[in-house]
Amino acid sequence: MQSVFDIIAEPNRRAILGLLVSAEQSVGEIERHLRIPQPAVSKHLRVLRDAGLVESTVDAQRRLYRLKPEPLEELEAWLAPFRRFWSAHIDALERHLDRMDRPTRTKKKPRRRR
Amino acid sequence: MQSVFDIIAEPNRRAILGLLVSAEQSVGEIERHLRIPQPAVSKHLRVLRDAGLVESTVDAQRRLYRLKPEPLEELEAWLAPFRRFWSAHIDALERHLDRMDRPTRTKKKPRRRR
DNA sequence: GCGCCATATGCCTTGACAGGCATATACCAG
DNA sequence: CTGGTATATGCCTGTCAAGGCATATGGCGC
Repeated sequence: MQSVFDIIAEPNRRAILGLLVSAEQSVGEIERHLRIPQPAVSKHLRVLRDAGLVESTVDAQRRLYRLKPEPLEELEAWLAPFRRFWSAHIDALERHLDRMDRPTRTKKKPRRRR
Repeated sequence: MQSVFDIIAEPNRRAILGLLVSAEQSVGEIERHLRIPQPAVSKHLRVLRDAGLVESTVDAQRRLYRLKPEPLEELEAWLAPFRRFWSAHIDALERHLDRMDRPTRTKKKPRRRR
């Protein structure tokens, strides 16, 4: 359970991240929204925190979790080379591949993002 | 093992897909490039094919596998909502969230529920 | 036909991990 | 302090998938 790919393979964890996109949430709120038993929520949050995908601040007895999506950039980066395949015409993808599956070797210069 | 998230959780499968980005490959070529035992390669390719991520054509005794990245769009779509977070300033992410994530949120007031 | 090459599949073992449940910790109000 | 609330953790169990290995399938050349 190291890579972000393993982390987001779990549907409940994806749901939690999805919830946190709009706003930070307490454990109880997550529990109620997703109808996941509280220990399970805490465990998933533990995994997400260890992976740096969320962080928590203390609010009385509650812990408020918020998104820290930087690790998802690894996913973004991995996905990038594939994006050019469907970016144009998805329906024509197959014949497109048949036709030119490897003459257009465009430069692989990694985009520097800021 | 249905969702594309599970499929790409496996490092060898990601490597295979990465190989196929540049050109179609036979099983043997994949085996040699990635140094994965042949049965393992075939099994991963089976999973990828069932998920619609690759397709194969017959070339004599060989099977040439090529990429069919449409299912990765699901990944792309899931990732989209998070992209806005890091697209601007990752370093300023935290204060950004602090500022506008939740206007209605009570700061330290212990909310009694029910 | 026979052997050879390339790929697929079946069986088995092992390890990881999610879920359930009980319990621990921590904090608050009175 | 007491009781109640919020969250975390530990243990156990079932499941499921990856890896290893042997073997099956199928096309090729002779």
